[in-house]
Parts: sequence; structure tokens; C-alpha cells
Amino acid sequence: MSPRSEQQTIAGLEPPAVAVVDVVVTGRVARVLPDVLGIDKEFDYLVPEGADVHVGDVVRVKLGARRVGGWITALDVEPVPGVKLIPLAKVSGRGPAPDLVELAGWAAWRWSGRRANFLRSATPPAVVRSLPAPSASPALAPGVDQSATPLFQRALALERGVLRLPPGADRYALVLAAVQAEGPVVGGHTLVLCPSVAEAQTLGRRLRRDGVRTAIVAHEAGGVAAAGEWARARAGAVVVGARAAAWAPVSRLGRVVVLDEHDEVYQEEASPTWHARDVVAERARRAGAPCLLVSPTPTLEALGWGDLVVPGRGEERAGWPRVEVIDQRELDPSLGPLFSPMLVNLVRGPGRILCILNRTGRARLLACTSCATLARCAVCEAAVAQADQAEPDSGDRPGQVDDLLCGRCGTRRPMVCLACGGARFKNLRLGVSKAREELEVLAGEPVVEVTGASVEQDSAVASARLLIGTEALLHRVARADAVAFLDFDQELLALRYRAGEQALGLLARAGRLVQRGTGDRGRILVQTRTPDHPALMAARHADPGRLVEGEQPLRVALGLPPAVAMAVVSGQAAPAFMADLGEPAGVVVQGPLEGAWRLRAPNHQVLCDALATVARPPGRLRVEVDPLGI
DNA sequence: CGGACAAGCTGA
DNA sequence: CAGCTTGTCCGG
Repeated sequence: MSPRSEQQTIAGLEPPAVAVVDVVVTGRVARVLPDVLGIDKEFDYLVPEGADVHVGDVVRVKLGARRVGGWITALDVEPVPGVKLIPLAKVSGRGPAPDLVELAGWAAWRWSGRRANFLRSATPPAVVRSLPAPSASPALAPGVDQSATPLFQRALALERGVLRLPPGADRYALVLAAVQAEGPVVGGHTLVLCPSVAEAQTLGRRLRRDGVRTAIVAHEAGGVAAAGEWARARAGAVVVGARAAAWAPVSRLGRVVVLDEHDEVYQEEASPTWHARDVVAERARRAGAPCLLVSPTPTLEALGWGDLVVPGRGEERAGWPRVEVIDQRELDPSLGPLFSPMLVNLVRGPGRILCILNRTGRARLLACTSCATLARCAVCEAAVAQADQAEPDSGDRPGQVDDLLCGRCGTRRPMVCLACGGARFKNLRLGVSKAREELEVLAGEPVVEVTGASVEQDSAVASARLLIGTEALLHRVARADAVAFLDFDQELLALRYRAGEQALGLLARAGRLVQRGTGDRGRILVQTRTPDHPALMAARHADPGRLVEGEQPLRVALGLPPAVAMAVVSGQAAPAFMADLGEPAGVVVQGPLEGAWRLRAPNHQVLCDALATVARPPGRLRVEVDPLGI
């Protein structure tokens, strides 16, 4: 592990010919990293007499002609010779503890970011002058069931554990077991991450009700209250939060639990594209604390990182909903491609029903008109669209305008059905609004539409019996009796290498909605033309391992994460950056393709070390390590 | 990043 | 050569 050294020392430089008269430094010296992204460099300042300062504290300093904020990254250092030190302009308040200051350095290496970016996440949203006194370890309220199941005990005993917990399982019981479990760090506190702030708040409040001293760290809440939670966490408490809480203070990190580890919201979309799961895993490793990743559908990243614990077959099956797969190829086309007789039955029956249709724009989906088989890539099996341009393919064949082009691996082939040889295809692109109208007619009652953009009244959403919408609907609604995916091929065959994993993740999320509150297993209806897709097999059998079996070797064969470490470099300054980078040993450089370069290395050590050798050139540069949208 | 200052261009 | 723009360097 080699986070780049930020303090620049000028090696091999002769001492000045004229002796510099050493200014006798009487006070303490603080090294400060300014909170200015363009200056990823530290400066030394004098600590005012009698000031109470710590590494991580938030300060203001004069830098050149202006005053900027910053953090103390080191104290009592030997100042760079030859510069006249000036005092800190102000010590504003408490900031991240030294371990987080160091972790920010590691994250800057790992995701090619700047330390200030990460230190911002680790800093309270309002000034914290002093920390509340730490109180005794949590005492559970009477009547709280504190027995950990053998499954939880096994998972919590692991240093690096991955617990596969089905959608219907009681995760609160796991969290309760985790905060009480003895670990190698005596008196340590547990850090729990949830995908959303709302989930974190629900969890945190419940822990408090049960007598667990808990800090809910969420900067989104903003202001003084959030700073209070931050200070409480810093002083000592169980800490819960969403992605940003990966940088929450924990007075003494005893254990880490990440719920729904597979959820993509844990990764930052903007550069640096840091992943909360990976940050807390490293944090736990440094603290000598165990880390447990929990998910109904653990990612290949998690499975490659830790030891998997699974419930018994019966227990896992009971935690998944009934998944009914409807093969749309066998349907009477008169009802249209979206509404099978089973679906019509479902919406005419009782209960609250969600219909999901992800209408994610451009992705065209083609099906053979004679045998109804979907057009897929012959190499990597992703859905293919018609090519817009007649570029030649990798072989000698001259490319045609109507070729089938794979957006994932770039393979082209003539527009011929692989199953029956037919040359005619129909376009299966569909829209939510039109689907809503049709569904309303079929159901004979109102249907409410919910998309990410729509701002439907919560009351309208809460009271509706029939709802239709994009995937966002699964986040807007807490409970349902059944969820129907109208066109699941959009998920299964999406042009991202994680499509299969993400599709199974959606089924798991839907599974949680239909299981909550009801005693028996809820229902999930999936309409598809690829009923044998491993993600569907996995959900049907309540066995996510079935997806992993096929996915793992595919990633190795195609050179995709986590079999390799990958980065994408783009932006106006990318050519200069890539020129400086050259072709480092162990790194395969591909591109430029539409202004972006793709870098692959056997692991992050090689990849990130190579990226760290290059200084950021001026201008816009986006380095995405572990890119999402590939 | 943003201010300071130096080097380069224009017009008379 | 003043008056302005553009570029490069540096901050403690």
C-alpha cells in the first residue's frame, strides 16, 4: 500500500550557497492541507501560543493573498527549511481523527482523487468546538431479544465476512447481534452502513429505543443537529449512516457492518468514484476490526474479498418471494407485448400491485419476428442494437448500416437471428406513460404513474392500489402485495457488465417489499423472453450462487472487474495525462474511444500505483477507478 | 484555486 | 512604449 507522499521534498538539491539564518522556531509547527481542490499540497504554520490543536482539526490559514480553510495533517513536524512560517489564522474546530486523515490519503491513492475531497466527507457540517464526554457502553432496554442466531454468530466471528441474507430476513436482529458481539477490539463501537439515509434513520431510531447509544451520521440533515450527531459519534457510540458515513468518526472502531453491500448507491458517481464498502473495509482492516458485508445477492467483489456464510437452504428459500417467470415468446400477441394474461389476472385480483417498466432511453431491444428470440451478442450475450454507421468489423467483412452492434464488447454481426436464421426483427422499445393507459383499461380502475422525475404526492402514492413506474417506484413504496416486472429483458440484457447482478438485485429489492408484514411469501411476476437467464434461475430457486457460478468465469474471460482493476480517463486534459502516463508495466491501455481511455491492470495495486505516478495536468480531468457505466 | 508577475501582442 | 491579454508559477 503506497499512498503517494504529499509533502514534496526536493531531493538532490544543493544547499543554498549563502547560509540561511535559521529563524528559531519556539512554538509548535502544524502541517496544513488547504481545503482547495486545486492545491493538493501541504503548508507549514506556527501554532499560536496555548492553542489546543489536534491532527484533523479544521483551521483557517493565510495562503498567498487569501485566507482558506484546511485541516491539520501533522503536528510538531520539522518545517521545510528556508521558509518563514506565519501563524495559523484561526483554529475553527474539531475535524476527523488521525486515522481518517490517513485513510483519506489511502482513498486518494485508491480512486485517484485529492485528499481534500475525502477530508470534506470526514468533517462535521457545522463547527464542533468540543466533544461530549464519552459515557458508558450501551445497556439494552429490558425485554429486547439479544440472542444471536448461530448463523449470525458464525458471520460475526469472521474477520472478513460476507453474509448472504435473503430479502425477507430480519436484518435488525443481525445489527443488534453485531453491536453487542465481542470482537478483538475491546470496548469498540460498531459502524453500520445502509444504502439510504432514510433506512439509516429508521435503524438508528430503533436501536435507540432498544437502549443502544447511537449516532445517526447524515450530513444531508445539515447544520447544527447533524454536527451534534457527528460529535456524539466522535465521542463514542454505535454509528449508523449511509454512504457518507463511511467517513463518520467512530471513537474506537470495533466492527463494521455494511447492509445491502450490492447496492450501487454506495459508489460515488462523480469523480473520485469512491465506494463506501471498500472504504470501510479498509478502515476496519487498519483498525484490526472485523468487517461484515451483508446482502441477499453479494457482489463478486465481496465474494472475492471475504468468507461467505449462507443460511440453510430452507431458511434462504423462505426468505425469497415466489418468483413467477412468464415467457413472453409464448404469448398471444393480441394483448400487446406488455400484458400477459397472468399479469391481467394479477392486477384484477386483490392487493396492492406495483408494475415496473424501466424505460431507460436509447437501448433498443430487438426480437426476431419469426421465432421471437432476442437479438444478442454472439460473443458476450448482451442485447444488441442496430448499428448507426457502416464501420468495418474486426474481421474482413465490410460493415453494413443495419448490422447488429454490441454496445458492451463492440462485436458486429449481420442482422440475422442466431436461433432461426430469420432476417427480420421488431423493435420492442416501450414507454411507461403509454403502458399506464393500457393497464388502466385492462384493470378497469385508476393506475398511478411514478418515475424518478415525477413528483407525485406521497399521499397519492400511498393510497393507490395499482402503481406503474420505473425502478424508482421500488424506492418510493414501502410495501406491496405483488411486484410485476413488465419487461425484465431491459434489466437482464442491459449494456452494462453488471446487468445480471443488478437485475437480481432488483428482484431482491422487490422481494423485500412484498415480504414485509405479510406472513406468507409475496409474489413477484417477471415477464421476459429469456426465462432461463441465470439471474432468473437464481431468484426462482432462492439461490444467488447460481448467478455467480456463470458470472465469475465470464468476467475472467472478458477481462472485466473484479477479475481486473479498471479505470477510465476522460476530459479535456486526458490526452496530456495519458501522454505522461505512457504504458506502465502491467497496465493495458485502450483508446482513445470517444475521448476516453480505458486502463486495465491485474489488481488495484498495479493500477493505482501507475495512476499515482502522473501529476494532474491543468484542465478538466475525470479519472474513474472502478467505473460503473461499462 | 487565484493572485502576481512576466512575456507577448497591438496601436500609434 | 503604454495598455492590454495570456501564460506560468507559487503559496508556508
